Amino acid sequence: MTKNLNTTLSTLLNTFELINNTLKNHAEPVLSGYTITEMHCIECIGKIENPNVTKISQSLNMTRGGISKMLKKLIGKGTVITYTRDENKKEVYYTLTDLGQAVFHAHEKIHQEWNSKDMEFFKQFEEKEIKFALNFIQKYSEHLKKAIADLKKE
Amino acid sequence: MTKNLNTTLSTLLNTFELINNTLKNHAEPVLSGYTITEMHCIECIGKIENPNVTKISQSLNMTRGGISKMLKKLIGKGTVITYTRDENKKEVYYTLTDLGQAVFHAHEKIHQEWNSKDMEFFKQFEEKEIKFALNFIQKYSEHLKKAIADLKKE
DNA sequence: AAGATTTTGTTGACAAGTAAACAAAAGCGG
DNA sequence: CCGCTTTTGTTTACTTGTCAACAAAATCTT
Repeated sequence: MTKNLNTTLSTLLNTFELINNTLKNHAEPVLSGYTITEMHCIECIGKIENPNVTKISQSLNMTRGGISKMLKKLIGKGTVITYTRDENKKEVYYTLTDLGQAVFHAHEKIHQEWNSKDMEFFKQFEEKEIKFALNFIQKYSEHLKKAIADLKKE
Repeated sequence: MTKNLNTTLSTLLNTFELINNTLKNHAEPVLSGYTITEMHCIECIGKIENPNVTKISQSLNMTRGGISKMLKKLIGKGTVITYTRDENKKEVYYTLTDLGQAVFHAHEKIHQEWNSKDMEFFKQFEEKEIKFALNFIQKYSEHLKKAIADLKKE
């Protein structure tokens, strides 16, 4: 029983990995021209307040160097532009251009489509069941995060 | 409610991504010298019958080219060796050396440690609940795989 | 058996991201 | 205010893995 549980969880993990890889390599079909990471970056800039390289890198779990390079490309594509604030002459902030906004919303739309596909799937369960699953997954997620944090300490 | 569900699932997905990245970059702490992908490859060779580049690449969702290069490295490290069979002069098969076997078992051990950590976590739930979660996650995993397959077709 | 097609493994050019070193600016303690 | 430390962003060298082209072997068709 417990063995089955681990197998199942590992199946799910593999599925997620497959999804990540698929999205990473095939890019968003609707929004060709942007990689999945660039999309995440655009999403980040659209949602975070005064986003800079450091904040974005933390949010996407990437290095500052990696973000720095990506943003350079996005500037080249005309998706984002930089701005500064008088309070700080060192930090560089980013904001979406009109094109960036368009990409952002197109991405949101894709998200919603995925969500509605998921909703279709969830219909087979009762409200109470979904509530339980929600709680279970949330807790398991926290458990994993703790385990990973412990791993990093070692 | 449904909104919460999607948020929760996306949290889980992010956690898995975090785990993958963490493992990929920090490698297995116990088995330094091998990346997580190399470990998967070793695991694969230890479990599959007559493993060759093609089979391994399918199992790890990677390209043949990538596997080919990785195996070259593993040969260099003395972890695996090749063999052929009279039936087929084209295919090249791989097997673990004694060192490879040692790495394989060390990895298995790490797996078990993770599992026992998980078991500790699962104790808070009842048998019936776990059974339901098992079924839910399994079904959701299948649902996602289908969605990804559809995406690839487009 | 011979020719055409597919499968298999390898390679080179490329893309994405890391780690580490660095300069400039900001923050802090006396 | 001045020196020391930290933060921030960039760049360089490197690693990992993809894609696409290729040769050799295997398989299929007739």
